[in-house]
Amino acid sequence: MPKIVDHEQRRRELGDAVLRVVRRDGLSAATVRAVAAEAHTSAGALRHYFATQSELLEFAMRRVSERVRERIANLHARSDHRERAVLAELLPLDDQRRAEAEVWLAFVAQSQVDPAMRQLSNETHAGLRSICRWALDSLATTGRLRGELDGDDEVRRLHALLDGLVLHQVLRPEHLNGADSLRLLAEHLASLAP
Amino acid sequence: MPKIVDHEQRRRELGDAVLRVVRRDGLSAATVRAVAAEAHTSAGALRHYFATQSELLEFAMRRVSERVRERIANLHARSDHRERAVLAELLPLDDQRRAEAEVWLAFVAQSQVDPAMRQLSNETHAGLRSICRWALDSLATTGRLRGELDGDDEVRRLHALLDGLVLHQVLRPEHLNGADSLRLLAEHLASLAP
Amino acid sequence: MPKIVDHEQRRRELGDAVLRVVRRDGLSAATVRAVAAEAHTSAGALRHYFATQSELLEFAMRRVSERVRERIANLHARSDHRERAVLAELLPLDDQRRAEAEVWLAFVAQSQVDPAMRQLSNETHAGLRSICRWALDSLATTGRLRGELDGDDEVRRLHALLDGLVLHQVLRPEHLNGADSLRLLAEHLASLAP
Amino acid sequence: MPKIVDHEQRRRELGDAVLRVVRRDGLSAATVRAVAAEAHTSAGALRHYFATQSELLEFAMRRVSERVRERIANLHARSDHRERAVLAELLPLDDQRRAEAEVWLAFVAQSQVDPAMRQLSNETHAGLRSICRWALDSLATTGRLRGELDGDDEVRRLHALLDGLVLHQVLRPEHLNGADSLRLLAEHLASLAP
DNA sequence: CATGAATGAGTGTTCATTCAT
DNA sequence: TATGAATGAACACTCATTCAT
Repeated sequence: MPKIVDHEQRRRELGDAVLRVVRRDGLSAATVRAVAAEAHTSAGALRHYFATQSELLEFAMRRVSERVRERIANLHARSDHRERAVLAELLPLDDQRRAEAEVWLAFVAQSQVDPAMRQLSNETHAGLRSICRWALDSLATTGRLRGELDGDDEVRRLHALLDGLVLHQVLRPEHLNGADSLRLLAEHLASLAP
Repeated sequence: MPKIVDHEQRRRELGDAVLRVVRRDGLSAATVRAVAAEAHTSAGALRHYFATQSELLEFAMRRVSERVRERIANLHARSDHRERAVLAELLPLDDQRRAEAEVWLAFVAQSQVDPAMRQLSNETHAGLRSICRWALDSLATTGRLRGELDGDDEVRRLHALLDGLVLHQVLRPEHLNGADSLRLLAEHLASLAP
Repeated sequence: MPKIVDHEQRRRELGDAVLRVVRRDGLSAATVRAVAAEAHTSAGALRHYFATQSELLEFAMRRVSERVRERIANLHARSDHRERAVLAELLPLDDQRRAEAEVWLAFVAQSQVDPAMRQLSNETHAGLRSICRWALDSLATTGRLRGELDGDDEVRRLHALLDGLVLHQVLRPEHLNGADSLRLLAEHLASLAP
Repeated sequence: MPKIVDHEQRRRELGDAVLRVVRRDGLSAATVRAVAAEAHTSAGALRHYFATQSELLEFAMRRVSERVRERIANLHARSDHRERAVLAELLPLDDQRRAEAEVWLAFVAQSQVDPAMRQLSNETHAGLRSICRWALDSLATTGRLRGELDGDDEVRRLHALLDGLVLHQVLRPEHLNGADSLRLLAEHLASLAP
């Protein structure tokens, strides 16, 4: 059924157009017209793929959310216990992830007042937390985590530190770049070792 | 003599109305009409106090920014070297600070695409960073910081952790409450001790 | 295929609606809503054809300007040296030209403070002047102009007289009607003969 | 009764402020606020002198109209049969008269759709016509007008020429200056001589 | 007299959405 | 599937005017 493929493919392209607009001009600038223009199509044509604007934006945010969660899932799968490398994958170290992080900030702010986005935000949040938990479990299992540390709290601390680093990289890249984040992550993990 | 109204007082009231709307419905819902309704006045009346919407929103964000910076400044002043207590003041532990943190998230997201808000966001960011620096300097001076730690990096780490905690308290208060944040902050500082 | 509408035709219709409103209620009454109502459409629909109000008004004035200049050009073409008949064509002798003259007055007044309209006003002015010049040249060539008259000054005088006649016909049609204007023009030309 | 004097004096000052705004930004820019600002007062204060905006604008136009008619009346009075000099006084040869002419154009255009202004416009029109009539009568009486000329038509022609010259001086001062107008007027009168 | 506060209507413009083609 | 036409509501903002002081 090639048509369905095309249909889904077109939806993804339109979702990507949303993300470009959000990154460039903010979430409030992601009007149907602006997105259509960004995708070099018309507002009417967009209607065939997304009935309403909410559906469009939700789809776009879901794309970001899923991309992040896919990356997390892939990391889980191919990970060979190099915890630091895995966690580093969650930092905005290249253009694509930087773009995702910028969009993530816009969507996360919106999710505070938009129930539909709230759930997606929560799912991403939970995904990140679980990867943090996995990393610390993995360190513990291989004897690289001090025994006296509280597991749950260290998960919370690591998760907060990671999101804080992402946030600061997005907000003030000139004050905290990718190398800084990487180094800080490494130092943090090292500080947990026996 | 015209009707007697405390002009600055009225501006503050209107600014507070903005913050209530932003908290409840998001920054994009902070229209002139909505804010006027929230303040039980008319859109036209609002123009006596703020010439444009930008001016209104900037004033409101500046209120948040200044309130945070005042709190930081006051902490500096009356602090008697209890670094943990000082940093704890930056966490959203009560209703007012929780409200500020929620608004802060909305404004910070908007500051990514709105130059006028960018500067305020940066000032708040710098204020937070400076208080983190002071705390670590204070610990170092009094011998409660391990000598081998890199000062700049620990400032960055503490700052990221703090903003991460604030973010998570705002996003998922049911998963990270004030007590959690306080405890995590204490543990973090303890982990820096010799 | 979308609904079939002759885009340029619709623009002309809307431009005509502008002219009716300007004639009836003045240029300042030519609001987007008023023009839309006059054309039995909505303000939003108007935006499909004119992005801004300025564009709409400029188009409408250009229509008047072009209609006058077309008439001038046609006169040039088909004229067989009957100068008086040619110049008479510039007077508001029928309903359409009377309407144009009324609108012309409104636009000319506005052109004093509106640069966009200034240029159109100037073009019409220059067109009228050139036709006056042609008429006098033609008279001179065929020996019906006294030799001692200064060419440039007679162009200026004829042009001022013509616009003055148009103005007075518009302002006080009960004091100066078409027949009066025609007769005055004829007398003026006769006064230039040897 | 000094208060009444002050009151009338203030009204004149406010009327002059209207004229300055009209000249600079057009009649549609002559809002109550703009006029108040131009007169360095408040919109509310204006209310004490003019109940409505229409009253204010009508007063301002009446000032122009009266000033012109006063000038005409004074010319009548002190005239010693130098018809050309009298008529020349009606041309915008200095800054004040140029300003009046510019404002006159704005008001005349508005008078087409505003009955209150219509009457004033008509009065000025009649005043100008009467001075043209007087000039030609005066020429005739002293034998400087060709007998075969039709009196009424020459009045109409002179009046149209004068208003045409004023209009062109206002619209394109770079194409027709005061000296041009004066010369053309002189030539016109000369052309009427026996 | 004077003025700032306030109102409500109206401005141009943008928007999501519906509809006919 | 696609698209331009059209709508009506909402936007920020301006305005003349009224009112309390």
